[in-house]
Amino acid sequence: MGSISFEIHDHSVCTDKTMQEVDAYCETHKLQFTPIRRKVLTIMLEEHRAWGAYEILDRLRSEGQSAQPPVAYRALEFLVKHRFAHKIERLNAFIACTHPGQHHAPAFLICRSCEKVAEAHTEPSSGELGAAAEAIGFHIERTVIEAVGLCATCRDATTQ
Amino acid sequence: MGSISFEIHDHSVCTDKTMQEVDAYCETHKLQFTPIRRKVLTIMLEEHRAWGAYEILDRLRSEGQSAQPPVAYRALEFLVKHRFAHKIERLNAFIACTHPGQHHAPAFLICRSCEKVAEAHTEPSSGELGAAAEAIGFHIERTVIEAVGLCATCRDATTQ
DNA sequence: CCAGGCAACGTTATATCATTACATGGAGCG
DNA sequence: CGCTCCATGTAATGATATAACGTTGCCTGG
Ligand SMILES: [Zn+2]
Ligand SMILES: [Zn+2]
Ligand SMILES: [Zn+2]
Ligand SMILES: [Zn+2]
Repeated sequence: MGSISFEIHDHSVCTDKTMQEVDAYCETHKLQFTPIRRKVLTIMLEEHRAWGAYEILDRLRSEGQSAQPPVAYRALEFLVKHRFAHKIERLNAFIACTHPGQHHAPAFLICRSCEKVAEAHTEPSSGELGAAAEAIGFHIERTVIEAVGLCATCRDATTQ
Repeated sequence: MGSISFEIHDHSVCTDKTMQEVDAYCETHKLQFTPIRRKVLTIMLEEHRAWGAYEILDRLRSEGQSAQPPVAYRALEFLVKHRFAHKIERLNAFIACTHPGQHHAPAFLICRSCEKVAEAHTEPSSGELGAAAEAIGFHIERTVIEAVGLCATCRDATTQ
């Protein structure tokens, strides 16, 4: 559960833990966690929110990295493919995964006010969507589950 | 439930029923169901699939309608706003609603082979997403629930 | 050593999706 | 009529994403 995303917390723990897990996963699976890929993930780990590809690109540039669009998109493709990051379809943007390497079906809670995003997990075959699919023999391969709304903090702020 | 989307059926019934319901809804709610809006919905009703804005635009042009991008996007904005159509975020494309006017939270089953799309309904507050939201006091305003996979017909075709 | 294969990266150009901004026109109304 | 409102026409631009092709660096079989 990603409730931590909306709360004040020691975020360096999130960052360090993720990088360690990704490092270990790449070691185990013989994946090349190259400097560019590492840099992109590091940028995305700065905050629990979704990052546009061109926003990442700007960051790469500002850090001296040569950066045409494919540079960012290729790094993101790698990160998404191996589940170190996810694409938020609603936002056309990308977010670092909070459970890197684990094969999972993520669901997201997106606060439209503070823009923070929490990652939860689902069991695609269960629930209403799974039931609807089963009823008609539809085979689910990938799910997009995203909720937009207000986090507790932002809701409290607006109702006062 | 939208299982009918993947089956052979008398599709003129879908089209006629939808147009009647939209007509009635607009009458009741004093909405202007203008020729362009009607034309766009008619195009989308041709098939149970998602249509790109520029695809609709091309169709409008081929039918003699002047058509710059805002023409299509404005009609789509109207249709989506009043729940006569939905946007499929995964595809950056739009689909005619099968329950026009009813206030509902749609979910979609998208066949990656035949590209047909079925619309099901969910109760956002229920299920895993609703539980995750409730657990952290997140207030859901809108949900994006989409599944990509293979419909029964396409799956049967590939396993033979 | 060195040729060949391969994966990542550099770079240009282009494709695809969406919006801003401003002008025009017609319906309703005092 | 003069006004407002809403829909539409149109040009320009912005935002997101990919195609295509060349280069580099590493590994490996010969
Ligand atoms: Zn954190
Ligand atoms: Zn918030
Ligand atoms: Zn039909
Ligand atoms: Zn199919």
